[in-house]
Amino acid sequence: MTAREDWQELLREKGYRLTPQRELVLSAVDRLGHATPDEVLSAVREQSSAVNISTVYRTLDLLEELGLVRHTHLTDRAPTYHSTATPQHVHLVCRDCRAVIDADPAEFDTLVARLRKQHGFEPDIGHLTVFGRCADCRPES
Amino acid sequence: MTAREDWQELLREKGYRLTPQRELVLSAVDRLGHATPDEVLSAVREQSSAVNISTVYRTLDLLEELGLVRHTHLTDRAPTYHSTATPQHVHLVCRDCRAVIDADPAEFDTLVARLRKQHGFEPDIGHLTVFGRCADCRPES
DNA sequence: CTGCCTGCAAAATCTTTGCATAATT
DNA sequence: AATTATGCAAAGATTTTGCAGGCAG
Repeated sequence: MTAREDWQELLREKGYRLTPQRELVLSAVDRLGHATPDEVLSAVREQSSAVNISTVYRTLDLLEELGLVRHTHLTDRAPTYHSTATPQHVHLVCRDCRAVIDADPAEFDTLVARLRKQHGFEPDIGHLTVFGRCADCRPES
Repeated sequence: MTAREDWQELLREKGYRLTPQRELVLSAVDRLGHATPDEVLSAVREQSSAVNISTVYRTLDLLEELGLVRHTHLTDRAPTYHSTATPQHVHLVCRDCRAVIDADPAEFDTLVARLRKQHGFEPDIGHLTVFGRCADCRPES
């Protein structure tokens, strides 16, 4: 998917305009990896202090609609956004230490096939977050 | 786990008190299947109109701590609580029609084994929600 | 009785919206 | 010049907290 390269063109095709805010938000998400709207705002403000939080929200929505970013829920509160330029990955979140491990979607292939067959359900693995306990926090077995 | 049968005893063991509000909230969650705090409040109020929303929040937290209910995120906003008395199941949520399909955790055994081996991660399948597209909403294949 | 619980109201978060102004095309 | 996008402030929605009185144990 090359949407990333010509995203500016994609914007215009849909009748949207290219603004500094939109560039800043997208690059902040790229840079941060995983970030809440609030964290994106902070990052953006390091480069341009006058950007408003509501613009960040509106822009994240827009970028998501265009398929340039995605969001998942790594904590109970606050969605976290990440770029679709980085390879798709599943988030494994440790309930204790809050660590986030990125897993290869290929590890979920068997599951995907099964859910498809069993329920006719087409899972969106890119959006998936699995909660649990990481190696460090597991009760020593 | 028979925690469910003697949950009242469990409460006391931990030094908590048995109140009508707590009974009402627990039975509402049992009855509703999946419900947001707000929906739980409505259900509870059908039986006792004076219960307050903050009590519902506090009670759901407590019941979750005791392992009598659990919550997941079926939508972007609002957690939904469900009883642990019903058999564990994974939620498959359709992004289009919002339908919720309950899947058997056994379907995830292979995945669990793999995550354990690959990442030392112990997934909490009971908390899992998989987003995607249900049979009805999939582009006709 | 003692101290946990609850209801109430206010505060705290997080997100969305209306509107006038600024900026893109 | 025509419109979309932004900043600002206020409104919404959801959840949490402080407190005084009520109730379980």
